[in-house]
Amino acid sequence: MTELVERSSAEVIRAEAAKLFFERGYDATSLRQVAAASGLRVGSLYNHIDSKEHLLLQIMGGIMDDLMGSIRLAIDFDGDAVARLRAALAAHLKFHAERAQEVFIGNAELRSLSEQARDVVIAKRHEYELLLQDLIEEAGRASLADVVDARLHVYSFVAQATHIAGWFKPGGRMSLDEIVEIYTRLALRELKVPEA
Amino acid sequence: MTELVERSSAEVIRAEAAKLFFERGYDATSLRQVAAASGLRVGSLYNHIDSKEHLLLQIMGGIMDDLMGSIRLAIDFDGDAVARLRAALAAHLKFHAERAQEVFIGNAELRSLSEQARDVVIAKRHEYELLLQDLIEEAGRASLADVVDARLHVYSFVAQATHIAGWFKPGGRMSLDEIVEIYTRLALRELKVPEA
DNA sequence: GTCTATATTGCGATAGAC
DNA sequence: GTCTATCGCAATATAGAC
Repeated sequence: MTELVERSSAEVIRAEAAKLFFERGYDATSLRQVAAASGLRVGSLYNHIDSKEHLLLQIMGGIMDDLMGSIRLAIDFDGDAVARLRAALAAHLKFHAERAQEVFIGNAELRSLSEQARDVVIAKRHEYELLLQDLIEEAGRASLADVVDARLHVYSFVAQATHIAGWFKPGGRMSLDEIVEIYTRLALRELKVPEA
Repeated sequence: MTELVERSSAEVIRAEAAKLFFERGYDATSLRQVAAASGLRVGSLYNHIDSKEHLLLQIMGGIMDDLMGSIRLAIDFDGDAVARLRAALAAHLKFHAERAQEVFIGNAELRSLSEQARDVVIAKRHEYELLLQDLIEEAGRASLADVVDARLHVYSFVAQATHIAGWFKPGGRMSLDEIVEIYTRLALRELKVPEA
């Protein structure tokens, strides 16, 4: 059964803007193009957004909130440190691939935000990285992982997922599940966690 | 002894433009700003560049050529596959950190190029990735490495170096050499190469 | 090579009618 | 909420004097 869900204008605008920002970049995208893609004229946009920059901030803040929620959910079970880390990595990688466009914007367009708006996004990002770092350190303390430097391990995991967001497209050489499986293995190898 | 080397206007313009493109993005940087940073007025720029886009292409093409040259040089010695891979990784990581700004531009501003200019850069990038891939496969054939998927290993190495280019600044928590050493170790762990 | 001046275009944002 | 019209500004690129 197909449900027809009415999306609010604000939702449509955010989705179309994200698509355009991904394809052409924030600065290279005009609000006239966003309006056209949303079935509106440029003047009407301002009934739904405060400014072009605020629109970008909503997109970037939203994706970080969703990412954080997705990982928190994934690790919310009883299990040892490695089991939870493995679950976090899988969710982390899957999220970055599935929502590649918004993730890419979140990384490429940080410079396009004013300093205060950028600080909001960076704070969310830092919170997320600490969550991963805790899992790594926990695995290290339990002697389940050989931690070289927790912070750099986090960076490595973030780097891999971010990179995937730049090239992943459904229907490629590998399925999403295969990619997630392989990258999770590589990540755990970096920690010298014995393969299952 | 300090040598005063006269740089050509074209060189100054490229260097200043790279700095500005890194800080603010290509689209957000005006040629007036590039001119001012180069000690010129905007009209005079056109005695040295064809167009703003061509200036970007020169920067992006140049960094790829330099990267390729640097890695070719690093692996040009007699040694087994792992020794050469290790040398390639160290050069790869060091280059990305030392020339972080241009590397960052090379990744963030691909979208800002026209399709034909983009193809030029992508071809160079592909050639570079094949070079790394060959080293990995060679190590695998020699049973010196446990290769999961050569292409994804390359992506993983590229991802790590690219990510470093986004945050590395001299004078941070770790020296460049320490960072290179750790990341090289992590990379070789992904291939299950025994640590030296 | 440098400069000033300008042509042309498109931008974000707003005003005000409906 | 939608629209049309427009303001004020800044962009790339060019022309032509020196």
